[in-house]
Amino acid sequence: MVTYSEKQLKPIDEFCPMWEVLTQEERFYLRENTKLQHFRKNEVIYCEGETPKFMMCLVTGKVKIYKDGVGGRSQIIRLIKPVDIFGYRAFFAKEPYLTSASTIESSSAYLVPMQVVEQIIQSNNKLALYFIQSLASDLGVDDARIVSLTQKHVRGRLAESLIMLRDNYGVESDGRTINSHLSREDLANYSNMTTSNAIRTLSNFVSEGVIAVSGRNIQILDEEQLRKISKIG
Amino acid sequence: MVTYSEKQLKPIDEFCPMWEVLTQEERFYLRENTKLQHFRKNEVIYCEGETPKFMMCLVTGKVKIYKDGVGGRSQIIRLIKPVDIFGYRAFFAKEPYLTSASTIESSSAYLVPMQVVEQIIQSNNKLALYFIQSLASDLGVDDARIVSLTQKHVRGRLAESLIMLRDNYGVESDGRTINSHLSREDLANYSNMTTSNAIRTLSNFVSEGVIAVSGRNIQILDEEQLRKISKIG
DNA sequence: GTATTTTTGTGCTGTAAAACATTGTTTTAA
DNA sequence: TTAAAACAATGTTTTACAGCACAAAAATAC
Repeated sequence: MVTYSEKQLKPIDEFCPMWEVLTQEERFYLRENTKLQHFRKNEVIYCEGETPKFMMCLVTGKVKIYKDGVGGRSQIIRLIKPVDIFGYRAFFAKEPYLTSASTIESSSAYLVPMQVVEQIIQSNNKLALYFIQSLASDLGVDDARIVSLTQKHVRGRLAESLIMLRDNYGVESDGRTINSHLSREDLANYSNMTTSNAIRTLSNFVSEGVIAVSGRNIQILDEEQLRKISKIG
Repeated sequence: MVTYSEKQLKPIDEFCPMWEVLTQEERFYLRENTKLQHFRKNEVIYCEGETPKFMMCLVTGKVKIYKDGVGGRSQIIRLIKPVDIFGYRAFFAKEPYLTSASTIESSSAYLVPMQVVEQIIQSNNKLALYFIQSLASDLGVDDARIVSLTQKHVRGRLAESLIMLRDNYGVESDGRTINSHLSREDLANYSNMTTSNAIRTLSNFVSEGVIAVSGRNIQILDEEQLRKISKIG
C-alpha cells in the first residue's frame, strides 16, 4: 500500500474539482498564495470569536466544526472529509467565527487567504456560483438538522448520525465498517445527547442486531431497520 | 395615516437595496419579469417537496418558513419581514423545497423567476457576492439556532425568541410593544416547545415583571433580565 | 345575535432523557 | 511497567417537559 507521504501531492487547483472553472492565470495566483499545513490529532484549527483569515481545504484526515453551548456542552455542527472546504462562512458573512474547528485525527489542509478567494470570485462568476451552491446546500442540511435534533428521540438521532457517518466517510474494505472512528463522546456531541446515552443506545442497537460494534469500529448490519429507527424515532 | 394601497409602490429594483448594484439594462430585465402577488392570511406560498421556481421579495406582511417534523409537530425555521427575500435557497442547492412557507398575516410579495435571478448573477458579480453574503449569514443564524434550540431550557428559548421578534420586527409607536402578533402556537413552534409551555412560561415572565401581555401584544419591560434568562436558561 | 370553531389558560400525570455514581477497560505518558 | 488519565459500560435517581383533559374566552361563521 502506498501511503500519503509517498505520493506526489497535487497542487490545490488540481486537488479539488471546485477550481476547475478557474483560468490559468487565476490558478497560478491561487497556487502561489496557498500553503499546506499539518495538524496533529485533536488540534484546534480555529476558535469561536476569531477573525476568519483563511479558507481550508482538507487534504487528509477528519475535522469537526463545533460550538460550545450552555454548561460546557459541545455541539458538533458538521463533519469535514478530505477535499471538503471549510472556514469561509464567517468571512463572507463579515462576522467573527461563530464556531470552532478541530481535527479528530491527524490531518493536513491547504490554507487559502480569504482575500485571495474573494478576489478570484470577483473576476470569476462560475466560482461565485459554486460558493452560492455550496452555502445553499449547507443551509438546507442545517434546516433539516434543526428539526431532527429537536424532534427525534435519542434512538432516531443516533440512527441518523450513523447513516450520515457512513454516507459521509464511506466504509472500509470489508464493505460494512464505517470509515470513521469517533469517540462515544463525539458521537454524542454530534447527535445531541449525553455520552452515557450514546453508549447505551449503541449497545441496544447491537442487541437488536442492527449494528455490530468493536471498540470504535461500527458496522451497519441492517440498514433498512436503521433507517426505520431514524425516521420514526 | 397613509395606507399601503394609497402609496405608489416602487418597482422591485428600487424597492429593496440589494438591486442597487444592477446596471440599467439588468434593472429593466428584472422589472419586466417580476410580478406582484397578494396572499391572504395563513395562505401557503410554497410547500416542501415542490420545485423552486420563484424568488420572493416580501413587500408587506409577515411570512414563516417552517418544516413539518415527526408527529405533525411543525418547526418554524425563520421569520420573514418586508424587503427580505426568501424561497431561493433550494433552487441554488438544486433541490426541491425542503421547507414550506406560509403567511402569518395578509401579505404581498414580488415574485422573480429564479432563471432571471440566475441570469443576472451570471453577468453581475456584485449580485453574486450579495447572495453569498446573505446565505452565509443565514447559515450562521442556523448554526447558532441548532445550539440554542437543543441546549437551552424552555425559559431560555422563549426569552431568546422574544428578543429576536423585537429585533426583527421592531416595536410599535409606544416604543415597547413588539410589532409582531404571533399566536401562542406559532411562538411555541418557533421556540421548539408545546403551546402549553409557551403559554405557561409567558405568564411566568409576566409574574416576574419581565414582560407585559395583552392578548397577542407583548411588551418587553425588563430587557436586561430577559437577556439574562436567554443566556443562562 | 347565536352557533361553531379556534385560541388561550390551567392543572395533572407519565416519561424520556439528563445527571450522577460506580466500575471496568484501554490508551497515554512518566 | 506502573501511574494516571481518558474512555467505555451500566445501574440508579431526578427532573424538565410532553401529553393529555378540560374550561374559558375570543374570533369567525352562519
